[in-house]
Parts: sequence; C-alpha cells; structure tokens
Amino acid sequence: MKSYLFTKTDRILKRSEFLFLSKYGTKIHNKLFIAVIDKGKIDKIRIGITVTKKVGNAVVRNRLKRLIREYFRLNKDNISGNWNINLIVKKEAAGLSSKLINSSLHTLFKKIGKEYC
RNA sequence: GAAGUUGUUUAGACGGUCGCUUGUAUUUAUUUAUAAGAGGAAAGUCCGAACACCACAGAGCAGGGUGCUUCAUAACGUGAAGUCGCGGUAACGUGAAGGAAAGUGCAGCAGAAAGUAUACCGCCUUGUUUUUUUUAAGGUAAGGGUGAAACGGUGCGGUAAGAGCGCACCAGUUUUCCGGGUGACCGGGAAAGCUUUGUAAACCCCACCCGGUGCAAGAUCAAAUAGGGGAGCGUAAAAGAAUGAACUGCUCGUUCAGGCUUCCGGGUAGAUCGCAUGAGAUGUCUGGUAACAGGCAUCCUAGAUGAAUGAUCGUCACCUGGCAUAAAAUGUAAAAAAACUGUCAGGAACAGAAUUCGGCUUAUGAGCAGCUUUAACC
RNA sequence: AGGCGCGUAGCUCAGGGGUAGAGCGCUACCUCGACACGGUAGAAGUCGUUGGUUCAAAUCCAAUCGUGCCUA
Repeated sequence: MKSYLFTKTDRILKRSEFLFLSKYGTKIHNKLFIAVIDKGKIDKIRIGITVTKKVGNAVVRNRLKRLIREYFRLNKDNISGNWNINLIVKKEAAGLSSKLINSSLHTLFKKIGKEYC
C-alpha cells in the first residue's frame, strides 16, 4: 500500500535549515529548477521549496509550490534515501501547465537517482 | 442599429478520487468520524478609526493637514443633497471652489512700459526756419506694434489733439435696502468712486483639526550563555604575595575575594496568548429627497506562520475557429450567407487573507437596465 | 504586514518655476613617421508614465509604474 500523505514532517520549515543546505549542499540543475541536496539526520526525505519574487506575483508562486508538493505527495515512495532537498524554482517555470512541470521534475529526480542512490 | 453616458449584478455550476489547514468528538499516541475553509478588489498603502504600549498639570510656539453650504458618520482628505464656475449638441461629467482692497515676493524673452505707472512710433500746440526735413519745450493716451496678460466696453458730446472730461447703455467693485432660502446663494432696487492685472498647487493671513509609535504593538511561560544579588559548603594540598578591595595621611601589617552547590531576579532561542461575536451579516418594516439611522427576526461565516483552500477525471452551460450535413421555415429565377444540430480543437480576466473595520485609488472578464444624440426603414 | 527613499545623455550625477547642463564615454578633424596624451568641433534627452495648478512644469500637487533600503 502506498501512502499519499504529505505532512509537515516531510518538509523543511526552518530558515536555519535552509541556510545550512545552501552552505553545504550540492547543486543539480534543470531547465526549470535547481535542486540543493544534502544528507539528513532523520531516515526520511525532506523537501523545501524556494520561489523568489522574481518568478511572479503571489498567485503564480503559490501555484508552483502547490504543484511541486503535489508531485512529491504522489511520487514520494519512488525516491529512497535520507536526503534534504531544497528546490529553487527558476523564472521560466512561471505560467506553465502542471503536466510540463511534472515531467520536468521526473527527469530531475532520475538525474538525482543516478548520482546518489 | 451605431456612438455615448449613468447605474447595477455577477465572478461558471454539479459530482467522483487523492490530498492540505483549523475546530469539535472519539480513541489513544496520532487514528477515525464530522463541520468549515480567499476577494471585489484580499492589491496599492493614499486617508480615517478601533486596539496596544510610551509620553503627558494647563496653555502656547514650531511643524503638518483640511478649505463653497447643509447634512450623514465612531472618524475621515469619505459619502449624500444642493450652490456657483468650467467642459459637452445632449444624457451627464468635473472643480484643493476661503482671502490678492493685511503684508512680502515673482511675471524670462519680446515690448516704450509688467503695476509707483510710463511715453518708442504717432497726434496736437508753441519756438527756431521761406517751405519740406530736422530739432527744442510742452500737452496727450484715440491709433500702431510686443506679449499669456497693457489699467473698463460701445455710442454721442467735447477738444488744438485727446482723455470717464461729461452723458446714455452695458460689465464689474464696495456699501446698503427689500424679498426668497437653515445656508452657500438667488431675484429686484439705490448710492459712491469712476475701474482695482495675474499668481496663495509662492511665502503668507483667516477658520478648523492633529501627542508619538505601530500586532515585528504588547502580555505570559521559558532551554542556553555572560554578568548581578542572597544563602550554604570549602579555603585541605600545590603555587604565590604578583592582582583587586577594606582598615590608614603614607609605609609596614592584618583581613577578605578567585572554587563548588542552590535560590532569586532578568530575559535570548523557542512556545502560547493577542486571533476573530464584530461601529457583524442576511431578510423585512419605519423615518429621511438621499447618504444614513432605528426596530424585529434569523445566522455564526477562513485563521496560516518557508505561510492551508490544490491536483485530476466526468457531465452540463458560455465564447471563438475548423469540418460535416437530415428535416422544417423565410426568401429567390437560381445560389450564397446567417441560424439549428453533431463532432474536433482552443479559450475563460484581474488577482491570494496575515490584528480588525470604514473609505479612496488602481487592475480586470461577462451580463442587465435607464437615459441622450443620430442614420436608415416603416 | 508596517515604514522610508530614488527615477534627468551610453554611465555617474547637478539643476527645485522662464524652455537642458558637468565629468567620463562616442564621432569627425588637427597634432605625430605611427600610437597614446593633448587641442578644436559635433551628435546624443517625449527629464519613468498619466492627469491637474500656472501665461509657462524636469521643477509645484495628485495618482500610477519600476527600483532599492529598514523593522525578525
């Protein structure tokens, strides 16, 4: 049975953790995203999302965050390991449809899987 | 039908699956059930308040704001109804609309002269001269040109030429009388002086208003670290008389301090409250031209904090484009176009609560209604 | 969420009612055997946008659009 839950324990919430990631993590690029990865302490994948003001107004930014969270909720079990991942969204992702973003995330995580898992 | 103008409504609907946030109940260690979950602007942060803390005897100065009248309101720079001015053929729109006869400043260039008035060309008189031209003294502001703006306008009289110098009419100013209006103001009359430039969104004057900071306000709980205060234990050994403090004018000398435990106070990280029952919403009645106010009934309707309200599928509805065509109606010599139906593809604006309300401003899809102007047809 | 600034030549900035300026840069010519330096001349601006006040607005007022900073 797959669990499609996605609670706050699966997410990075504190500013200090974000700063730690940006200091010590390694970066992987894509057309639409930048992923910053580091090993975490808990045996779980934890995800933080960063969307800067450059991307768009509040509606666009919130929509991107929701789409990314939705992707992780559905595909969490396909990714193993205990990683802390910070996803930074680039300007080009604004206004794209959900299908495009999902496929882009899929290729990104294949890349991550090759290098780490 | 077209163009315009004003007001108003709405922000696709329903259902399935998987999720997110909060409340309640239940189990208990995080399950299960159930309820609720963005806007007309949530935006800009341009005003006004509530609320919290700080300051404060009272008054004034400085500084800032507002500025036709009456009303509404908790308050406002907001709203309603009017007045006057301006724009528009009209519907209607729009105005920071007190004071320039309190004072000061400014008005480039051009022009004679930019506010005390003055005199370039011109007009007229007198003197010199045979005459013209020129020139000197004086009187003028009709005419000319400049400028955004030139010191009332028109006509008649008058004069050497002219001039409110005089008169008539008109415009305007001040004072005053009568009538209407709560008032801004409107209508009518009389007198005076003959006429006063513009700018206060320049300083300023007058009237009225304003203490400051903002929920990152503020309150409570409270790890850690540094330092403070109290109490207790220890001051044994080693090292040292170097450091600080007290006693003393100074020196010698004597005493205390450095460590550990615990309590108090303080408040950082963090957590909780503030935090949603309110100048509340909906319906209805009454008063008022209206803004709005009051009565009654019903209802409880988001509360996050790297920040919840999403994704996907189906059905129906709307718009645009392509393709296909049965039947009926209108019309025609015939066709085409439009409409209907089916199917495919695409579209569906502006935009996301962050303490809460009242406004303003800006962005924006669609619909409905009233009114105005006008073409064509009947 | 709340508060405070700044938009002028390609760049950095003056100008705060009378019609647009400085430095660097750019272009042409002179100088030099040639380059640099130097000299002379020139071009380049809807003063962020839209309204209003005024005879006249980069300047005063209002709205708006960008952009930066502060309060953890």
